[in-house]
Amino acid sequence: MIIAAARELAEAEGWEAVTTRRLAERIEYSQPVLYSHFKGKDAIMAAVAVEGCADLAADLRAARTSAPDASRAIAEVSRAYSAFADQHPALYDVMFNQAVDLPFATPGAPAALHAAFNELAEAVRPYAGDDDLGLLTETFWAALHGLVTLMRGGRLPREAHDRRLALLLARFSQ
Amino acid sequence: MIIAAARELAEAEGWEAVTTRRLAERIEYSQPVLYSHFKGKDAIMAAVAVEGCADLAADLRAARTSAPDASRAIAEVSRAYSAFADQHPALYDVMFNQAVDLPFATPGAPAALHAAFNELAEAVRPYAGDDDLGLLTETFWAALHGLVTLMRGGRLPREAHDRRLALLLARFSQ
DNA sequence: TCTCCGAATCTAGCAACGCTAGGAACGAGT
DNA sequence: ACTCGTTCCTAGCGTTGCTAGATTCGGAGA
Repeated sequence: MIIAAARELAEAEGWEAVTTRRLAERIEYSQPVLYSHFKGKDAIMAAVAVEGCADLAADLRAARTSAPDASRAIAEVSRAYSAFADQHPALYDVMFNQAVDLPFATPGAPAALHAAFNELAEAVRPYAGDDDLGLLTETFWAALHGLVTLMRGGRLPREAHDRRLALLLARFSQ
Repeated sequence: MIIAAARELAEAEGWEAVTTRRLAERIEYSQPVLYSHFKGKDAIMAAVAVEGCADLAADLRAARTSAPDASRAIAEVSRAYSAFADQHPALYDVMFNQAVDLPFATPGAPAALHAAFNELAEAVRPYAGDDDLGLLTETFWAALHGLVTLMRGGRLPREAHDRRLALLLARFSQ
């Protein structure tokens, strides 16, 4: 319930609006109750991030499995990734931008995170050739991540996003 | 002087340690003096970011002009970019990660920013082919940015960075 | 039925944050 | 000598994440 409230508040007004006081008010408890369920604000954000990973994984899977061929699959997965970041900026932020202490590139990482990564990997697989699939997927993921974060931070013009994505896909799924 | 102090403090202890009080103490003035020179903390951070852009541009230029051919140039520029992010994490953060209100993808952007982008563009140019150089450079930049930010956030294992970079270069400078 | 204990919750407060209002000190110009 | 504008500081506002101590309340044992 705390997680759901935090997520709603963050998606509606951004993480800077998610204060422990507002969150407590939202769940109709007092502030210290939050600290009896979570170690601190960071832990709450981490929990929201894990939820977000599951959602992202589901989106990516839907995009991949409904594509008719490998070329469309990687394109649709990329589009779905961008769309997720675009439609849930606060969620994306806490998942991949902000510093929350979640184990990531280790076996201890949350299952939802592995699931999302695996969807990317499956989309990339047909184009891996002799390259290491894991590393190539990481690289492709990083490129997607760079595109969406720079765009959201105002560092890249929004209107050319599709064309940049096309260039990336051309280089990665030639 | 304020800018230099802010940069030192940020590079030494990260931006969360840069408070207006500590900054005032560092420059041996009182807090309100900061606000007579800058509109607020964000403006100070933006000024530091502009300084950082100039430094980055210089690093990239040195890397590019000292390379013997196009292939080595783009590789060295990428390496220099990674190294800059690695050696000046706080600086990199305020330049490309945190939300400071600097004009970016517009004519009004600081000259240093254009300079840094142009260095990337010159390195990418030999591989642009029929593609739009600006868009391709943006895409390549985004990929670099994604790699370094995900790595610094602990989302990608550090030790494989060189191999990921090699994969990226293989795809962008085939 | 009465008493006690532990869990859950609240009120109140701490230190630190960004930022600002109001006044004191000081040099330049008349 | 007097005024004025600049420069600076003290003090304080509202907010933040987080915590200590008191309080309430339900179930178990005598």
